[in-house]
Amino acid sequence: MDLTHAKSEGDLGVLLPDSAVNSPSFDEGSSGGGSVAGCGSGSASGMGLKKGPWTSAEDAILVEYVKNHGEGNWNAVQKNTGLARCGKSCRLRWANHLRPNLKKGAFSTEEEKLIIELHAKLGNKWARMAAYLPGRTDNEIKNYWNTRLKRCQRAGIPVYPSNICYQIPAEDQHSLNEYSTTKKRTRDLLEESGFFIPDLTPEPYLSTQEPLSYAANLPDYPTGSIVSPGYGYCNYIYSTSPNQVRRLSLSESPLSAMSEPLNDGPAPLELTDSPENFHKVIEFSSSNRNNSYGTGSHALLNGNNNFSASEPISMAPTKFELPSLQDTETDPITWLDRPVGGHSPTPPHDSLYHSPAMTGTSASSLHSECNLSLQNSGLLDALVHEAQVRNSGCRSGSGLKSSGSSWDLCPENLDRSNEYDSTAAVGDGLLEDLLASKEPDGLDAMLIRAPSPIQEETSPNRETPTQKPDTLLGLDWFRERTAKGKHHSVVTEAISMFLGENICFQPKSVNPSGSNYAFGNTLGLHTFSWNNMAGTCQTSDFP
DNA sequence: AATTCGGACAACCGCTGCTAA
DNA sequence: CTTAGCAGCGGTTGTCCGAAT
Repeated sequence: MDLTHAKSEGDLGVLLPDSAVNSPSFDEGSSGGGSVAGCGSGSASGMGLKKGPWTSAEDAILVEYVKNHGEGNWNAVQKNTGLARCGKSCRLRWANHLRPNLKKGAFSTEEEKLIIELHAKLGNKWARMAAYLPGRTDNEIKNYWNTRLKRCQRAGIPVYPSNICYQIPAEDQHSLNEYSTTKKRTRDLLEESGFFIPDLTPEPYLSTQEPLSYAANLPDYPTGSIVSPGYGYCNYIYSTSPNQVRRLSLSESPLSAMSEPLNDGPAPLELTDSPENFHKVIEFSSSNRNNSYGTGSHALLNGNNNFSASEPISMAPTKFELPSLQDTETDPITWLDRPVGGHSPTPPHDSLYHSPAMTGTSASSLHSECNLSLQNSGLLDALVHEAQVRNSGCRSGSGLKSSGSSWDLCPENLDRSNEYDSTAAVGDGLLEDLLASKEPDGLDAMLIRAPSPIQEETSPNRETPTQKPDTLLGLDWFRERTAKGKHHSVVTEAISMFLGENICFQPKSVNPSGSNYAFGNTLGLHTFSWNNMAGTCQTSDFP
């Protein structure tokens, strides 16, 4: 139980503050700016507080205190018990090691799967993930994930199997349900906060049949993962973490995001801001198709890409309105509970976050949103969409599983919102039907009716490249060239390089109905299951 | 046997959000 | 409304240990 290092275990002399002060592990407050163990800056109680591993005696003191006073008010621990630990440290120790019902030991296979599932859904929201794993702490999960990440990086494989989300075993579903009822649902929290949480692809998440496309479901988009060697193309390109949404919602103008990079990061698509780099991405993607690993991870950046998931994505796509599928705050279980067509009663604060299927919006406002959205969102949505549209005619039954939600913002299409409500409808076959219809223009008609500004000012001919959503891209690189009067074919050309011709679409059905439209497939990335996910979840499989 | 390397784990640190004064 | 304190979260670092070389 007590995981304190043996070295510390024997060091009971530090139990009492007096002796503890003499311990070399004490923070004298002289280094690191005087803040003790990250505890309250300038706190008087921080003087002479101990750092480092906890001893069993310290644990006993803390346990006794919590037993008598309950959790919380951690700063009072030091005052009341003389324990030379700051409240922060006490809380951490309690939460991670001392509180009852903690499950120790290695993660079970089911837990591992669940973690991956949850990470795919929630990103680096360790605490949230921990809520779904009884007896596990956020720290444990975080450590596990980081270790796994490193392992995958070393092995040159993606951290996600493309279909993990629809392979959650029944017991995990039960677990999810169980926990979702014990906590205030994050969805509710978000909605109360004014976030619109679209009802998107609930089924795929837990269904054993429907794939969940990371393309639109994954929360944080790691810029680096676009080109992270060895991890395949990151096939989800949206940024919808709550923080990001908040940040985005503060943007003054939707267009501002297009004209300048958000935050301090690189310019939008900086990593692929040239045809050469686009091509590299494709090569990278293509090369990774062959190893049966579909996708990269938005978490990969946590590794060696100097990316912090907590940082807002610097790419213009932060303006993506993809609300949703990723819906990072949504309790996965609630997806199952929510009927198709259910909508948040709370109006969104920012139309940018509107779901395409939002109801209760006037046609005019929808149209406005449509234009707005098309103007300002979906840089990569557009890319993806472009690829999907391009390939819709030749590969019925592939692509467009989940990312449609961000595109179909046009009134004409919204008219169908009742049936096409959210991407749940996608999973129900609407898009499949469209694709199966083999109407060359089916997707175009459905998804991109509303002209982008550039479209309007150029040719109305749908057959021209200018009609493509690439006009939404907003890449500096694109802008430069378009501003210089170059034809939009340049843009399309880049898209071709990015998504295009050298990708061989190979629809690969996973579910019996053959409707695996995961975005990975859209990009020609193979689907693979846990069974063929070599070593990504089983340590023993790794070299 | 010694060294190296990677995994696992624990803890620290900085930041953010909430809340009460 | 402002501000300080607190709790919590996520990123990072440090340490230990076992396996491999």
